[in-house]
Amino acid sequence: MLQARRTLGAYARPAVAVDLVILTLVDCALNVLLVRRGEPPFEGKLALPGGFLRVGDGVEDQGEDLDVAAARELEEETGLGAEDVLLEQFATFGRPGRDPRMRVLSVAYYALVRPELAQRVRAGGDAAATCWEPVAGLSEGALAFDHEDILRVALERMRERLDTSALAFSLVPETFSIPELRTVFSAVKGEPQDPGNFRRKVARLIEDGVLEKAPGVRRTASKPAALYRFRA
Amino acid sequence: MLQARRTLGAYARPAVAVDLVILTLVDCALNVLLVRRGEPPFEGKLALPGGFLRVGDGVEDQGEDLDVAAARELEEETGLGAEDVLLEQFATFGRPGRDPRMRVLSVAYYALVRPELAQRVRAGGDAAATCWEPVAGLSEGALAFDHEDILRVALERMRERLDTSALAFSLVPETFSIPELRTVFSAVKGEPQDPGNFRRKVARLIEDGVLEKAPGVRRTASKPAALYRFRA
DNA sequence: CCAATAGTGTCTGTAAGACATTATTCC
DNA sequence: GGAATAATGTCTTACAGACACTATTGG
Repeated sequence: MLQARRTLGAYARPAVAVDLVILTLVDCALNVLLVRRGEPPFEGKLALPGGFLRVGDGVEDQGEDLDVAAARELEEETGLGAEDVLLEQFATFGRPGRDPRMRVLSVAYYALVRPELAQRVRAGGDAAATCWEPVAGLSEGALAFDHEDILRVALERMRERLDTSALAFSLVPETFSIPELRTVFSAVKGEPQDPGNFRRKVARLIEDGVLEKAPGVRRTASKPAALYRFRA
Repeated sequence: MLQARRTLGAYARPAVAVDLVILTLVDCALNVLLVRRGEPPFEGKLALPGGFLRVGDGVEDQGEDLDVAAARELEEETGLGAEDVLLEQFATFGRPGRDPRMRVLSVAYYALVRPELAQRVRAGGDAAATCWEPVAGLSEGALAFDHEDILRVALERMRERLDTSALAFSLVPETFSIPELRTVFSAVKGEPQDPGNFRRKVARLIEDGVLEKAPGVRRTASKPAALYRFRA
């Protein structure tokens, strides 16, 4: 109590960043948006996009919300608005020494981008150093700071939530075929999904009204597939 | 990039607190450890225990890790060490205005305390204003700041993880009966669990080697129950 | 003995996994 | 026609929920 009063302004404060694990599907593989660092520390290494939280100067203006900061960073890096992208906070990283310059906390979000929007990203990004990289192809030590940890935890959380949330529908086009949705599950879980069994699972979602049929078909190299849409 | 350099020291930083949702089982009901505030803001209201993260002054000393801060707060409030308690970060709260004095981010942890340890808490706590309160009995607006949100999110996360993690074993004694474990599930899920079906679920854990039989029995008002122990 | 509850057994519906089969398109 | 794959069907096993029943203790 008393300690709280002393602490109020006296103690040092950490810098707080918001970092994004922006994911999409490219050729049936999970890709993450990375930025090539142009300055120390970790100059030349790849890093997750992110930036510092804007904090106001006083009582009247306390600055921006965490979710707003995440949406702002997303827009700056990709040109995409939060209405098109699933953006969810999943953990906060604060190990001392994770940034050699100073104490930095990173509030981490994952952002799931539909494949058709992902193509536009390069144009929208402010940095020419921005690129999509396959998650599976990242070698140990390729990322700056503790960003490998952040990426790993993001994927763990997504795997936990894949079957119990609407997360997967944010990685397919607005209208999608069942095989397309299956590639999302295969990519996130890291193992192929049986076509027949997966279809049955989705069929239950349709019966329950979670999905509905959409007009048109998806043309591929073989038999076209019917399209569906996520409801509400 | 350039912006990052400018941000490095120039922008205002938020204060960062670590708040704890410390839970235990009292009479088959989930209870949370709360502190009566003795000063504004929210004077007289109940609040989650917590404190500010210790941040070093420079590059050499960057201060304590988030998990260490959580463990330190736990020890200060309860006298319990982190080795006896399941302590997990679950979310970070940072809405502007959540603390009227200044911008404060709260990194939130839940801490699950075995019932037999919970009894010792009053002695260990540094504040006489510390008390266990039944979660279900908390009326709207009883908690300070946004601590009702924090508590709600903690319970949501725990419900998600109850069936897929070892979380429940941290809310029973080291050796426990199946009915005792059942009360944990009932309390967290908020609905009674069928004794027969629950027993079958636990029987599978025993077959799989997750649990093992422990010596002795738990004596109650009726037929005594066999005891089990969590392995590894 | 009686109340209470630990512990067992049964039945049903649902879902997952493995896998075979048919149907429809592109080339 | 043939390759590819969408779409359907079958069989088995596992698990959840509802519920009846038996066993063993304290009072």
